[in-house]
Amino acid sequence: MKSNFNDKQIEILEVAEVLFAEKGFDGTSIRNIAKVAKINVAMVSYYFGSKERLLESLIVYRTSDLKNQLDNLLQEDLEPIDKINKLIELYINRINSNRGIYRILHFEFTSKKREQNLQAFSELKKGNLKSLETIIEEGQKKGIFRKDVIIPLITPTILGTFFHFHMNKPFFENLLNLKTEDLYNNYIKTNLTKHIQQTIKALLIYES
Amino acid sequence: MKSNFNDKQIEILEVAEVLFAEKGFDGTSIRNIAKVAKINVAMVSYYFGSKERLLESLIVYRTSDLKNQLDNLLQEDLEPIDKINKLIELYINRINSNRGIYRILHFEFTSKKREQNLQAFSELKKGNLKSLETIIEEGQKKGIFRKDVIIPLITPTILGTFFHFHMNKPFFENLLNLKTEDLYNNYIKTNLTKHIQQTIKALLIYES
DNA sequence: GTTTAAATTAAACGCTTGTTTAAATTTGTT
DNA sequence: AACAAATTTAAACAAGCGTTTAATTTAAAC
Repeated sequence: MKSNFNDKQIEILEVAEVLFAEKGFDGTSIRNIAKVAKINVAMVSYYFGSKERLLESLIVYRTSDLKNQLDNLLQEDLEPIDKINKLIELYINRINSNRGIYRILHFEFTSKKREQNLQAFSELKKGNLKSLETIIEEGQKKGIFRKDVIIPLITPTILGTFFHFHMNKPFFENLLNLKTEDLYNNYIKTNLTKHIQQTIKALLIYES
Repeated sequence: MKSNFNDKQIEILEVAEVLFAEKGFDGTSIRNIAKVAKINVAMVSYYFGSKERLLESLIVYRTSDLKNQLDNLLQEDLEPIDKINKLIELYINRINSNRGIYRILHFEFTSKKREQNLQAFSELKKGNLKSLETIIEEGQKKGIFRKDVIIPLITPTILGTFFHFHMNKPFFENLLNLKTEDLYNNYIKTNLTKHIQQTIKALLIYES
């Protein structure tokens, strides 16, 4: 799939991604972006029209292939619980290696200010939920999963756990002695992912 | 406990809380606050020194009594699982009725920009974690809770689930048909709280 | 009622913001 | 080489920013 953006645009988008993630949309100025990207301030307006539309472009640029990944997972020949585990791993991996944009989505698209641009993002979330539903209902039919779980609340538990951990990065770095970026990333890939998988598995299977 | 802020300051703090929560710290101007609070722009500098210190004051103003509530819970005569359930209820209730400040904490204190002011907030989090640890270790000694859970990751699951739900409010309002503010709040108080309690209980008790 | 301190105001400060303009430069096409 | 289109530039724009100033009003103390 070819991108709709040229090299120059992509350069700007990736600088903007880093800065937006670091300092927020409002906390980042176009001059700031221009300086880091070593371009003239006018280039952002020239290529994207406005700062707001730069943000929109960034989201399109980064979220366009998640749906495919999920569809592929759905069609794999796996037990429901393994599909769930893979889905969790996919989510964490993907968000973790695209931290910038997801942090931006998390931050900017929850305030009332930007509800208009919310449409495309909302559709993405609805699709993701549908995929999760399909897997869980499959497990329920097989009698493996309990039936009194509230499916739409499982995504908040998966993503919320990750985000809350990551949003409090300095705190957990200190608490868990994750002195280097590698140690931190490794902790997410192993311990945090396992914790979330363990949590969701227990929730889906445990009978009180 | 008497507050260190006079009536006028509290008035300003509460307006700032609403606006910061709505539009972020950078997205809110002092003139904005002044207009809503019907005061002169200079009053913020007069009473708080600067915009940054207004934020600090706001956090002190809102988080000063959480520690006491937790200590009281610890000393109640309850089974560990009931303490956990009560702790979850306490968290959700408290955060839900102080949405503004927690949204601000969630948003503003995760960026590297404000790591200096992070100290007091970090101490608060460490204290909360200690309380949770005490309860869980009690349950483990009694043989009720499994011992291979990663305790510091439980808070992210509790709070993360709530936050992720609440940060995607428009999405879930639409998905779950929560047309009024009452319906939304009620859903949090009942279904969401129950989901989190059910999740943590399963995680703590389920044996694979 | 006068004096002193606190609270409030309007105005201005210098600086940064997002965006536009119009000129200069580079690139591609014939 | 000459032309046209696309790109890049520096400069300017009006508007908003956080903060300070100095004058004025209000409140408290005597």
